[in-house]
Amino acid sequence: MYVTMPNDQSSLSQFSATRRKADRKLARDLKPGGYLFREGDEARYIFRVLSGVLRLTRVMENGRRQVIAFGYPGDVIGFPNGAEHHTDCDVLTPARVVAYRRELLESGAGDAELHDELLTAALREISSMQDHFMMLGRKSASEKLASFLCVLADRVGTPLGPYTQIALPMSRCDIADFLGLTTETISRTITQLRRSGVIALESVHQVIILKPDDLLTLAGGEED
Amino acid sequence: MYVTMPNDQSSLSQFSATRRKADRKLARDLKPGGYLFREGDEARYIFRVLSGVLRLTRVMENGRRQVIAFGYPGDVIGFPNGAEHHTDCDVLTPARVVAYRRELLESGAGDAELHDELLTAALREISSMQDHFMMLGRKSASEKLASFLCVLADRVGTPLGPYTQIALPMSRCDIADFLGLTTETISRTITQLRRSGVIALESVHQVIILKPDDLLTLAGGEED
DNA sequence: CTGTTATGTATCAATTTGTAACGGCGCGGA
DNA sequence: TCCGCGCCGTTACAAATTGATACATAACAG
Repeated sequence: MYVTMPNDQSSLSQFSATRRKADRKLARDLKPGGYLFREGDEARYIFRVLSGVLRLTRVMENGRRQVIAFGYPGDVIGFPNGAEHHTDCDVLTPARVVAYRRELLESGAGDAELHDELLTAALREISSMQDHFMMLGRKSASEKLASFLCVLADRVGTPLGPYTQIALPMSRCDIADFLGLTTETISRTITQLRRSGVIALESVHQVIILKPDDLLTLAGGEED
Repeated sequence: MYVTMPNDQSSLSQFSATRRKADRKLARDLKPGGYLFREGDEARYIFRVLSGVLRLTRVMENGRRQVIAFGYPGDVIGFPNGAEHHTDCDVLTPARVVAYRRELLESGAGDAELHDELLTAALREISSMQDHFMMLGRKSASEKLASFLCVLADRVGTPLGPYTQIALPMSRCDIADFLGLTTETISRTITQLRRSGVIALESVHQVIILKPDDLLTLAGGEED
């Protein structure tokens, strides 16, 4: 059974209260194992995650897969480039999203506030993707995993302290494909972190941070 | 001496003719070795490259560097997220850019057409960064380099045929930091491509494609 | 309960990196 | 002008990291 992320609403503060209220009626519920869109689907909507976790992936013809991002509450997913989606968006946990017509981003379509929120989300997306470049290109396996855990904690709004718990709704393979590693390396590295007492596993999908400072150190510095 | 990219105007077609004419008066000339902005600078403008090549980098506190992107004619650089730039933008070749106030993207500020062009550029940027994720996370050194050459050729509008020449205005180190490799690996891989007769070097910064089909094969498939 | 999938572990192989050395080229100063 | 210096690029070899393979174990669904 999937574990629900704590503090699912933490990142929604960037959206106005009236927006959140209006969205509630338009919200769409998604089941784990389902999907929001697939590569090649017509990109008619942009989605905002209200709760739950989604996964955005791209697959090469030879089968190699790259997880582009995980969609957490507050994230906006499905920015269009051309007529079709170029990624798959799958549902990892029970989730709820709001769908906005792409015209709301492209022309405003009468709702200036929402237009602005979607635009800001797109710019934030660019910035966070730049962070991820550093992760993929210039960090070792252990740095990647440590960074990943830190980013996840930050993303769900959980302060990094001793005994902080972090849910991992995604599989080891998802983590590997997100970090540009193999599942074996993920396993190995998690074991290293466990043996060195930096983390413990409550369950396979629930990590306990034992030494937050060590984890941050292992994560390697951010941009200077 | 830097080599000028062929077909510098190739990608400008996505911007309207009237725009290009208006921009000419606002254009700013840049010298190699100079820069457009640095991390921490206030992000007041968004830039569009008219000619020349720029380099967008992010540096970690431990000195590790990631080249986020190379800015070629038609590219838009400096999308803001928050008040400050989070990257350095340096000038690789004599270049010309136009600066737009960030309000033009954020509110339109009266110019709907430009607003739309900048927004489209942002969405295109997200998509191309997703491509690059695949490159960084799931391709081998030789695949990365082959892909890089193909993308460069495509970017400047040069069709990939026998004896096609591609200018490399950036250093080996820049290429390495872009692809998540080391300069030595870049050198070694270029040598491999040369020895196998796929490419030749007109000069250090000028590649000749001898076997375009082999290069495309080596580049590995795109997303399926 | 049982077949199936996911995860962990160990071993070995492959790729990539690190280190060092060398040559070439441009630049500035003597 | 010539020389020396430093940066860039290349190469060879050793070392480290990561990947591949195989298998055991655990979790899960029917």
